[in-house]
Amino acid sequence: MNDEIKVAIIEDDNEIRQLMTLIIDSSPGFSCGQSFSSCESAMDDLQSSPPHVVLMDIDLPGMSGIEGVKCLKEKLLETDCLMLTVQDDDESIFNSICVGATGYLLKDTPPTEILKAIEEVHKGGSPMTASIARRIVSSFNTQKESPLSVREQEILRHLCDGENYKIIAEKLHISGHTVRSHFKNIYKKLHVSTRAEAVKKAINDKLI
Amino acid sequence: MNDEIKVAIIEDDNEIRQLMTLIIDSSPGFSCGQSFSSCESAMDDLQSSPPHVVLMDIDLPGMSGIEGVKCLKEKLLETDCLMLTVQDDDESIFNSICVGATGYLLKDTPPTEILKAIEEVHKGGSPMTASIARRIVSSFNTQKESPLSVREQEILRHLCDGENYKIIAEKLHISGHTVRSHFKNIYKKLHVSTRAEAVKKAINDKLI
DNA sequence: AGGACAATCGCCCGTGTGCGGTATTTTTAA
DNA sequence: TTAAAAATACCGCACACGGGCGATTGTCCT
Repeated sequence: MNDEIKVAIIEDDNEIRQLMTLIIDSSPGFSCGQSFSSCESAMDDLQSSPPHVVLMDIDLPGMSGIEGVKCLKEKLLETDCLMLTVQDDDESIFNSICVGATGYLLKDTPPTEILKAIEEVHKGGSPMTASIARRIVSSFNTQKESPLSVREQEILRHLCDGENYKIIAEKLHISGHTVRSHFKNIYKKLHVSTRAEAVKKAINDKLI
Repeated sequence: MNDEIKVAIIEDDNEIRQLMTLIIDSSPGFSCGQSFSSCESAMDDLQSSPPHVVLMDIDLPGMSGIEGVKCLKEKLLETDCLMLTVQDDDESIFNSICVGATGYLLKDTPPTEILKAIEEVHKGGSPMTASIARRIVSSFNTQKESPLSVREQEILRHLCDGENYKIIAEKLHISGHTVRSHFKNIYKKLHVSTRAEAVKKAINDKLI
């Protein structure tokens, strides 16, 4: 059987693309059968012969690498996309992983590290640089103290479940009037005026 | 000056705790000045003498490691918390990073890897095992096609902003009745019956 | 040619909701 | 200890909302 990891590369810089192709092909366990200078030119080929891993640049002529990943993942669920780019802004990073990229490397990564990353992504990991990992992890950290009291947060949780005054009142063993009062205070504190806005704010600010 | 990384460990298993303390202390560049068998017993000490990195178990007597991280980060913003645990369920992982953990290792990680992780977390990274990295990255991936039509998604976005029928109708140049029809269809497709639930579902399922 | 679905518009009905107040008790903080 | 905030409770009003049911015009797929 063939254990080689089939890699494809999409990169508009001829030098880099050819160099990476060479490095991959000359490394045991890897083969780079497909290389393209744009997403548009890659789509058909990749779909008819899916690689295991796609190395994707972001700044490309025509369709961006991020759009490219999005298109690709709609067709090839099994193929892992590993971004390899100079862009290290939050927007590029988060957009990439949101559309389905499973790893994110910067172009200053040494070739041996890139090969290791290809292997890792193929084994089910998500290789990325240390600072990018930190930024992703930090995006989960929501250690902001809520402006709401404990009771109000409790009410808010029920509010988010779409329960009406009566139901909430019954569940919390208080009167509907009280629930309404809490709602008013919550609205004031969150600077909103409807349930929908309150839910949105609650979820986005991770108050629940 | 002293470049040593000051490490603290909170771990209820005496053997593991002593072993890790020994390993850390005997490694150049590291020192383990503080070790505790519970979060409660650690808090005062850690606050009066903050370490650079805390190795935190999750399954502890009394306060869990996750609660421990939460408490700790409220006081010590600068201290990095690195989870070291047997728990590899999604809930433990995501709760940990949500309360402020910056790394997540499993207990079968070899000691040399743990030391490397301590170093990495101290340098601003977020070390974790490959499969955990993948799970975190995957949680961003929202490549599910919406059951809603384009128009309905547009309506939904306005719905999430808490706009009422009239406002939405005006903005989209359609009648309020039409907006209501769309609402009904959206509710049916999302299996909800109120705006609040619709907003919640929309955000959680990243339909907007 | 026919079915499925999207987008548009319409009506009735009951009630949940938001907004304006006021007020008491308990808990927390200064 | 005293003031502030939180939690509790109540009233009335206008209308926005959700449920039910129906209709017309397109498009798309088969």
